[in-house]
Amino acid sequence: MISGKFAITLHILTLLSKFPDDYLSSDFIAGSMNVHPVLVRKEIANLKKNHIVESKEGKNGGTRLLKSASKITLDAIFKMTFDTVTLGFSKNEPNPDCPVGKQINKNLEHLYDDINQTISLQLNEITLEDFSNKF
Amino acid sequence: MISGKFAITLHILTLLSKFPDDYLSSDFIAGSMNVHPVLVRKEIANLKKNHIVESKEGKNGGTRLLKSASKITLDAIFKMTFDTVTLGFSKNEPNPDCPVGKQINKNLEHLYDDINQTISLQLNEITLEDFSNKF
DNA sequence: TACATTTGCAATAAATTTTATTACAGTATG
DNA sequence: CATACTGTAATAAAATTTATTGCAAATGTA
Repeated sequence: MISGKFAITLHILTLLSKFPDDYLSSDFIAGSMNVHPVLVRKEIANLKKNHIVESKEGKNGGTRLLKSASKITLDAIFKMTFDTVTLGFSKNEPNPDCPVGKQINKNLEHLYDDINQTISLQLNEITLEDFSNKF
Repeated sequence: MISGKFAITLHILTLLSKFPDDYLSSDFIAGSMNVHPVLVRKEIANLKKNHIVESKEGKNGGTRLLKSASKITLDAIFKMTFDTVTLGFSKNEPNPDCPVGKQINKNLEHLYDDINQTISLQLNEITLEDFSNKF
């Protein structure tokens, strides 16, 4: 199921890209998106794990980009949020005695894999800089 | 947010395509997917609205395809389930005083529109028959 | 050094969304 | 006319996402 992780992460990064030299606090970022600062810090933790941003603790602390916005693709962000586009699965174990039930999830998975690959190709052509320039 | 509508609908249609001459009951279909019959009937109601299937009430009733599986594309099914692929929006009204907050949803929407168009093109090439033949 | 500000993180609560269940009226079949 | 279905609405339960609270640790500044 798709949560707001991608959107939140992209919002964070867009803000950071607008102030590449400043450390922005999670409170400031959360204020722009009207979301809880703890949620912002959670996504930032994920960005740090991926070496996209760095943060500084303590007074006047915050977070800033580690990489140039022109070097970060939306596909990379997509992959970092661990979101995978699916159109849903049979979540209850389907009936293994039914030829369709037995294989439905495997076949859906193949279909969604193909879709994800296409999306990745598309998102790979768009950099954070491109996106940020729309603002 | 993406629910299981597409997957459920595709499962229903795959089953129907396997028995094109029979009326399958919602109980039978629900049994294959291990899901509640009422949920199946809800999705079937949607399929009927779109003239993809017809049902017969009463004893020995059920549902069957109205169109050949080779004439139904996965894109049509995708569109019928009203699912749109998104990677999430800022669901709380973002801060209108922030240049990023003010425009983020509009820009995400454009991005997702593009993605959906690509997915549609891809799903348009696959028929229910193609999908069904994998089983 | 003491204080204010900020991150980091875990635990819990609230809200939202999805799915299941219940109930019952209506319809065809044998 | 009894049985086996669909159709639909209302409610409940489950799952997921988002918000909140609480506090430790770090850091700049007076």
